[in-house]
Amino acid sequence: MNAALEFFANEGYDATSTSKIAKHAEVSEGLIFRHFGNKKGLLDAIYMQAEDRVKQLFGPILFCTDPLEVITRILDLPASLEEDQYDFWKLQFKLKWEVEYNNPDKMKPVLHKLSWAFSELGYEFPEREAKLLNTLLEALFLGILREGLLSQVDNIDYLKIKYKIKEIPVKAD
Amino acid sequence: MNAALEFFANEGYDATSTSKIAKHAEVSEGLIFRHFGNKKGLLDAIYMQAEDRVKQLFGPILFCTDPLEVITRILDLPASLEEDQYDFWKLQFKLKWEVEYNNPDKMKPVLHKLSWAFSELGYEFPEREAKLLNTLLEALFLGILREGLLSQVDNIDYLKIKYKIKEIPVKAD
DNA sequence: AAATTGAGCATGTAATCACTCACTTTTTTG
DNA sequence: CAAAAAAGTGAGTGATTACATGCTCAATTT
Repeated sequence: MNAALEFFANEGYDATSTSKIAKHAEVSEGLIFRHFGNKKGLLDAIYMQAEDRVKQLFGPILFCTDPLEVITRILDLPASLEEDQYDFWKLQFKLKWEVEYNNPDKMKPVLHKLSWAFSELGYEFPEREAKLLNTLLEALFLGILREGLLSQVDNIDYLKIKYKIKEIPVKAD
Repeated sequence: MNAALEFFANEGYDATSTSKIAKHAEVSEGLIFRHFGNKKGLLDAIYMQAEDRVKQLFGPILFCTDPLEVITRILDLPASLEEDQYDFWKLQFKLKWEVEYNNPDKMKPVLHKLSWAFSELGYEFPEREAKLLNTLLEALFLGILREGLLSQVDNIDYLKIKYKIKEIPVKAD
């Protein structure tokens, strides 16, 4: 599964042959089919980890009682991704194009929590603000996965200023 | 090229065989290789249209002299996409994962114009605001291409309110 | 009228694909 | 410890792949 993930994420599912995966994992090709039935079964097995990983990432935030901390921690998430997890998330984002693997509901609890946070903070349109930030969050993830963490630090910093998490620096840009 | 675009965008480059393209285009398979050399040549020929299309989309905005109009028109872009162009942009976004086809510089003129607009409007950090909106813009495009126009109208509307383009509605959500 | 071109075709081919199957080895368990 | 179950193997298989070859034919150009 690790070998498959690496190839699926970086070269694409269709461009990766099962023999390549087997060689890289140092097992026989037949073993893949014994365990996962077929090639798609292997992909699905990897995809299934997504739910757990999302919970692992966002879970702690759902218990925050301080609305400003919720937003801070959400904004810190993209940068907190370990590089050894990039492949996994890359694959998830690539798969989003297939209806079968695109599940916006996965973010619903986060959306709800954000909505609550903005409401607590007295925003006029908390739900709208939540959805907007959620949309933006996805773009931040994408940016980091494609172009590295550095490409998004200023966006994240600026967002923290806008949400009054960070002090406005003395000198403007 | 049209047949190829349709398949490349919806089923993926690697999942699309040249024979399939030829059949759908009602030409012989050999013709593809006469014209484009190899399969990748066909992909490149499609990709090359991107520069033109980007210019076509963003070009007029670069000549706007009213900063608020610049922002308005930028925000209206994602929704202005004709559905028959979806495939093309889908493919572009999918290709962005490959370094070879990921060219952030394409948006530079837009970024510069946005920066100017926010500066004119007296924003404290016009460049940061421009980059943030640009990042967000990509997410809006992605959302529409994957989940349809409806999935993003409220984000766009809300952005217009935030940028003081649209009146704040009487009733909050 | 001869020569050249480019669009188009049918057929062929070596390589690769996902997947199968008969088999052996390792682990679990009563 | 033996039987059963699970893990693992690797040489196949037919189908499909990108691409090559040699050809026709109508429209231009010389």
